[in-house]
Amino acid sequence: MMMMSLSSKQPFSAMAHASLAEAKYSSLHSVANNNISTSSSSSSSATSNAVSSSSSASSSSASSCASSRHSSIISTSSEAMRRACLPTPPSNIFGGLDESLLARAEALAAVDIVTQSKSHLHHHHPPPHHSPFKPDATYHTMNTLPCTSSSSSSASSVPISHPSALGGGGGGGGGGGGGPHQALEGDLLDHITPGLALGAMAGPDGSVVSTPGHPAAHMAGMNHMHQAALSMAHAHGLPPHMGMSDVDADPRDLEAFAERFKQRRIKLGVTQADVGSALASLKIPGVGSLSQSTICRFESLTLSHNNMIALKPILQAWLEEAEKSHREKLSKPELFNGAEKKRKRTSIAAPEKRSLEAYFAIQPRPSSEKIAAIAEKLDLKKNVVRVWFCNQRQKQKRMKYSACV
DNA sequence: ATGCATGAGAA
DNA sequence: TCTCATGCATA
Repeated sequence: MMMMSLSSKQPFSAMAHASLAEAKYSSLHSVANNNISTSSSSSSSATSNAVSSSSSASSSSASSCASSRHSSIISTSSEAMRRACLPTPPSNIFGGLDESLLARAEALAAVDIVTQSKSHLHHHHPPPHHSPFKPDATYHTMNTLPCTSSSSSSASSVPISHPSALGGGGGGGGGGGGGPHQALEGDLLDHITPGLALGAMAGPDGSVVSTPGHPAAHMAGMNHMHQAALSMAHAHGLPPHMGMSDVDADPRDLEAFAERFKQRRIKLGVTQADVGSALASLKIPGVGSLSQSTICRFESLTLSHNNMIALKPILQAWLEEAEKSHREKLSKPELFNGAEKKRKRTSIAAPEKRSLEAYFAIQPRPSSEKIAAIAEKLDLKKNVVRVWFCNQRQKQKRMKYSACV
């Protein structure tokens, strides 16, 4: 059918001032989602959500990190700032010698592994499945099947004309990566071993089990709020003092809001998934539904600062509506229905993961060739390795942010 | 709650 | 090709 498919989402873009963009929203939004996507029902399993722990970073004083606020304003610099914020790893070396470095990284990883295994006495293989040698088991159904997924691509694209504002921080690939790092091998090694641990955010947990049976099957990519949209987005509830030029929100406020949001949501007996799908019912221009993941990340402050700012007004609007209807005892009809399409998640085994972490510590932004080399050594698909690095970078940024907060 | 993935947009 | 927002699948 026409094109509606999915995309629906670009959330907030225009709300505030953007005159240009208006058109788009109207077309997109919620409607699209529901229809095509196969959808889902949101099931709701209250369990998981409600329980959750308090994750997030709370506490901490804001001041120290510059990174937290700059976001909207200066896109370019942001990356730099972020970096500044963190204890940057030693850096590079990879320059041209992959081999030696790779070898080192591997060696490190290997050592690590050994150590671990000894300590644990051979106790390590978490997943029932993985084979030690070939961790990579990716089979994306989606890829295989043309049908379902197709939609998102073209359709989804939003007609937005975004102004540009935030661009991405890093300035694209090159930007940040460019700088030549120097090599300190000795140092590196030292840092690496201990330093890599990323687990910062991960909590112990494990307790809750919810199986969301949710159906969701929307196609991937429906909702993105693209950067531009984001920036404008929060114009919504903004602070009295600034217009749209710079929007920044106090991390403290975000944190407080996230916490409050979570508590009130739980009180309403609504799951994160429910919140996400209910957003579409708000009919806010440009705003469609969001996933449980995103709601979860919002509550735990594990989204980027910009993203948090953009989402806040929307979630706030939902919360108000929800509490209002709750009072009235009205229920909102939110439905989706689901269909299926399954994508299989690649699972990178612990040993390979350690190696990747070691490589990452040395060079967070390996070139294509290096990625290929790493992929080959670890016997993983190149794309898997590439994506892993991308995700790792994102994770680091988030960690930095939350740390700053 | 988090890992791996997709896709738009920007370099 | 990267970043960023977001999602599906899963632990």
